[in-house]
This record gives sequence, structure tokens and C-alpha cells, in this order.
Amino acid sequence: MSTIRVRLPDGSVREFPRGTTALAVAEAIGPRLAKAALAARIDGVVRDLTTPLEKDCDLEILTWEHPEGREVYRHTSTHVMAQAVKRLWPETKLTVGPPLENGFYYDIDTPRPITPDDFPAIEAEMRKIIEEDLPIIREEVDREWAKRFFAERGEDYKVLLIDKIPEGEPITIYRQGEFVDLCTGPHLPSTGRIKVIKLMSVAGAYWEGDQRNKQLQRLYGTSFEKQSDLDRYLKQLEEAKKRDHRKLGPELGLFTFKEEAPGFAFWLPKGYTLYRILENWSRSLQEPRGYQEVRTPWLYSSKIYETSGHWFHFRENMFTFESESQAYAVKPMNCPGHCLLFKNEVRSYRDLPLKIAEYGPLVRYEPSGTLHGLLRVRGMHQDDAHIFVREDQIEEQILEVQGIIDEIYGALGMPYTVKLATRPENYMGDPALWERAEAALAAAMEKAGIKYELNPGEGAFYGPKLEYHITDALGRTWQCATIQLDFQLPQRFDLTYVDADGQHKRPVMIHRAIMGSIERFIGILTEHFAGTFPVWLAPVQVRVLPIADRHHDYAQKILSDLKAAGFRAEADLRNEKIGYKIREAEVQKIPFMLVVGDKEAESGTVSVRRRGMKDEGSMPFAAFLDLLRREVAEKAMDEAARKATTL
RNA sequence: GCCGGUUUAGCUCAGCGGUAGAGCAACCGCCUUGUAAGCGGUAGGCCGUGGGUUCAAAUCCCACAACCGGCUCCA
Repeated sequence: MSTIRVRLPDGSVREFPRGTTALAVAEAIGPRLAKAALAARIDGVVRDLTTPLEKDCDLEILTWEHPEGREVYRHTSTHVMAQAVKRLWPETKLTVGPPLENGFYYDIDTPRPITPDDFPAIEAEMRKIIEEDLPIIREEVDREWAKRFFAERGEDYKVLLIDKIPEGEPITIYRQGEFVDLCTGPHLPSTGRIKVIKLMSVAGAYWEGDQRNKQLQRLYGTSFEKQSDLDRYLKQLEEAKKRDHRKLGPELGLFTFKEEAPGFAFWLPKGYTLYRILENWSRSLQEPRGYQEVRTPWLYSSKIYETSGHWFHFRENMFTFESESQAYAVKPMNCPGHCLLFKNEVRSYRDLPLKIAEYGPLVRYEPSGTLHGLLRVRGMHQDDAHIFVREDQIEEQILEVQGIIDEIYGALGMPYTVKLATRPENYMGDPALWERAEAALAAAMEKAGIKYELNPGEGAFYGPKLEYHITDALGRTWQCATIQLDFQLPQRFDLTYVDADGQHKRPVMIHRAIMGSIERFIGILTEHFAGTFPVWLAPVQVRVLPIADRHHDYAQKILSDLKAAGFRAEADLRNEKIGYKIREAEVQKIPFMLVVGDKEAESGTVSVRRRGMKDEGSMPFAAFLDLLRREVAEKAMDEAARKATTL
């Protein structure tokens, strides 16, 4: 039979001579499709456009509109980049170069470090390679031949990579001009198909991601079909930069960092207001559920961490020192202290579940290179709690915590997904207990009707954990809330309670945090809302703007009434035009501006303007207070906040 | 911690061997102001810190620190 039947995505079936390439099929369908074609999905597998079709199949032509099409485009782009680098520095050794969501990178071992100053030369060479429109040819080769081939070319890493390919799998190489790379593909038909390229940055990266291995140069780039798409992407990056909490925090007077205390935030009055709102919100959800808040020491003898196991597992990450020949550490987490509190009294089964909450300071040594604004700090405070339970209470307690999580993330409009992190390599304790703990967490999620993924080997050393990954306005995910089940610390601290039968029994410990580090949480919220906090969170809710000096008395009266009603307000009494005052309030993202002049002072009204909106006209001051009360009580999201969180 | 980069006025940045500059903010005047920047003036800097090269260093070299982009790590 010399023809084959090809079924297209719309269900239609067309016949072609056997051996017709996917690209030829695209051409037969239409010249525009052929021009846009980047790759082909043949019976569900993404392949080169140049792949000959040998039998009846399903065929989909992939273009820029398909994520897989973009991936192929970026994958070829990274080959072009590698080729350019090899032309400029032939001694360069290649390792791996995958596509990314918005670009690509290649990890290379270069004779000297690449710097951004080299980018223009590399980009120019890339454009030349694109200009040359080199055909890209796939070849399946013999394993030994490939090893010899790459060894001769000095591509030592490629030889190592070949050894990692499982026996029996085909070894494929791709050629474009003088450049040959070990690669599974697929790729574009020729280098000329790439239109717009740009190198983005260069960074260090370890071979195989292992710190003990040699550090390579990771060269990042991106590519698009249209210049306008690149421009839009660069603009997006600019926008993201504008809502960077490290920029917004100081601008909005929330917090600042100083060289004298790396990794610690200075909370400015407005930021600390926000901080206290979040902390008190947490209290208001926990106290009715029977949590008891404590404050425990922040400096401990190393002995307590030897007991807990942290000394062995995390000594390198604690600030430790010696005093009177005794080793001490600044508290990096609350659990050991809470274990001591549990032991402070004889506990009855009637005391369980015992919920101990603490918002105290924690200090962890984070290596200097890892610090990142509020998102990675050395000094922090968690909305932390430990729940001591009987084994039969585990499920109900996890479900209760689940309720708090839903309330908090629901109010903030942040969806989450759950992962169950299981026993890591450096685990402590009896594997049988681990299995029970993992099963208990899984059962609780089943009961709550929440789907979860497994995150194998990512649990804490003392127990498995449920990780809540929340998604922010920019679509990034953050792990904030966590529920961890721990059979180990109760054992190591020899915690017991007296059960109904008079026997001493071992409690189980649930470690849980919902916002996680409040510092980090504020960093995330700042970027999520782009600083446009909804009125119930905003450090300043209202700013009163008098038109002229003669309205200052009325403005002051409005201000003091707002404060008396429990709102966070300020007045702008500077000698400036109203437009100027409004601009400043807008820049500070204050939810409500109250303009007051002759008309308002006479009639006891205020002229209301919401941030991001126009003048909304005047209303009696009492009516405005009602409006404000309602929006705060409802945790309402105003138009500007909604806009900031929906991109 | 590792690789690369950056560090000049409160902020954003220019200056890149020859006596420190701009805009915005701040302060002081004038204007008494009606919904996103009124006008004029004043003041402000051991050019991240410490060494070195040079007749001369913000500028060149070295070390350290902080920060930025990544990597590794994250109880």
C-alpha cells in the first residue's frame, strides 16, 4: 500500500503517499498553516515537522499557539545560542539546555565566565546563524559511536549524559551546520525559523544540580516569533518589578532593610500596622477554637536541640554561640519549647487536644546568598501552633485547621493546592510510625474532600506534612500553610498524658502554621495586591484632604471622628492644591480620599473619592462611616484591589 | 555558601584619571487653591568600607560588606 490515512484534529481524514512529512501535510492543508508550523503531534507524540509519516496516524500541526510549539521553538533557540557560544569560544563544553515557560537556558562550561558584556557578540552570532538558515537534521546513532564522537570533540558532559540514557533507548543527535548536539528533540526544520531572540541573564548553576559538582555558567535567553511579543514580555517583567515588595515596601512606608542587620526587616509604623492586623486576625480565628497563646524563650541550651534532633539535622542553620562553656542557640522554631510546656504539668486525656500557639521571634541562619527581601529572612515570626492529641483525634483536628486555612485564603482570594510530603531520606524514627502518620494525613484530606498530590521524600525529618501551595495574582505559587504530623518529638521528649484507664500514654503532635512566616506572608500579599491592600488590610484606610487652610478645622474634626470610630486615618494639611494631594494619596494607594471644602464644611458632608476611581460625589459623613464599617466587616475587595489581583 | 553583576544626595540616575551633577522628594517663600504633579528659592554627598597604584582616584587594582540575577539549601 503506498498511501496512508492521516486524521486531523477536526476529525477529517486525508490520504497521502507513505513517507510524506508532517510539514508536507501542513502545506497541503494551507500555506498559512505551513508557515506557522513549528512541530507536529503524531499519535500524541510531539515530533519534528520533517518526520516522515509511515503509517495511518492522528496528526496535529503545532504552532506558536500551542505550548508544545513554543517549547520546540525555544528548544531550537537554545541550540542556536549554544552554537553561537561554541563559535565564539570553541573550548566551551555543553551540558543541557532545556526550554522554559518564557524562554530557555543552556548550562555550559566556559574557559572564562560569560558576562552581560558578552551578550551583544553572542546575540550577533545567533542572528548570523538564523540568517544562514541551517537545516536541522535528526539522526539516530549508535551508542558507542556517539560516545566516541562527543569524546573526540571534547564534550565530556555529553559522554556522561549518554551513559545515563537507559540501554535500549535510541540515541539521537541533531545537526545544524557545523554544530552537533546530543538531544532528544524535537526541533524546528531550520535555524531560519527563529525570528526574535534576546539574551536575558547569566548565572551559576551546578552540574546535575549538586553543590559538590563543578559550577557551570547558565545562560538564559528568550525568543519569540514577533518583536511585539518580546516587547510585551519585557513590559510584563517591568510590571512585575513595579510590584516587587522590596520596592513597594519602602515606598509605601511598610518596612525597610539595613546593611547593619541583613535578613531582618525593620517594620515601619504602617507596615507594623498591617503586621498586627494579620496577627490579630489569626488570634481571632484561633482563640474561639481553644488555642492558648504563649511566649517561650528565644535562647536555649543546645541540649534541647540534641533532644529534639534539630542539633543533628539543622545545627548548621542555627545561630549558635558559647557562654560560660555552654553551647547555646537562638530559637529557630517553637516545637521543642512547646514540648517542655506540655511536660510542665501532668496532662490528662481531658486536656487533649491541647493547642499551644505562639507568634514569637524565630532566627535561622540562612546563607547570605539566599536572602531575598521578606521572602527569605533570618528573623521572622510564624503564626505557629502545636496541637497535642490522642491518635483518634488527629483527623478532627486536621479538619479544624483546614477550616482556618479556608477562611484565611478564601478572604484573600488566593486559591491553593495541597501536597502530601512523605518520608525523606534523613528521616528519624520508626518507618511503621511514618506510614501511620502519612495514612492519617491522607485520610483527613479524603474526609475533607480535598484532592492532593504526593511530594515524595519532601517531609520534615520528624514527620510527613501537608503543604498548601497558594497561587498569587501573578500566577506564582508559594508554600505557606503546612500541617505536619509528628510521632517523634513526643517520644524524644517523653511526653505522656494520663488516659481514662489511668495508664500513661503518648500523645501525637500536630505542627501547623497557616500564614507561615508573617514577614514572608506580607511580602507575598504586597506583591499579590501590588500594594493596593483592600480597605480592611490597608494601613491607612482614609485620608482627609482639605481644599484650603480655612477647611483645616473641619478636616481635623472628620479625622478625629474617624479615629474615634476605630478607623486608620490621616489628614493632608499641607499647603498644596487638591490635585496634588490626590495624586500623593493615589500613589500611596490609600483606599478612600475625603475631599472637604466650603460645601462639605457647611453641610456636614464629605466628598468621597476611591483610589483608582473618579470623584463619587458627596455624602453625609455619618453615611460614609456606615459604608466604611460595612466594607471592613465584609472584608470587601474594592475595584482597585480587584484590578490588582486579576491580571 | 557558590557563580556573575551592582553600590554616587531620601528616591531614580548621569559623570568613568584632573576641584562632585540633574529630576523628584525635603525645607523656605508666593499663590488660598474643588478631584492625579502651580511658581520661585534654599539646603543636602569621606561617590558602600578598608587597603593599594598614581603628581592626582567616584573613576584603575585587591580585599571585605550589603544588595540584585541565578544555583544549592529551607525544621
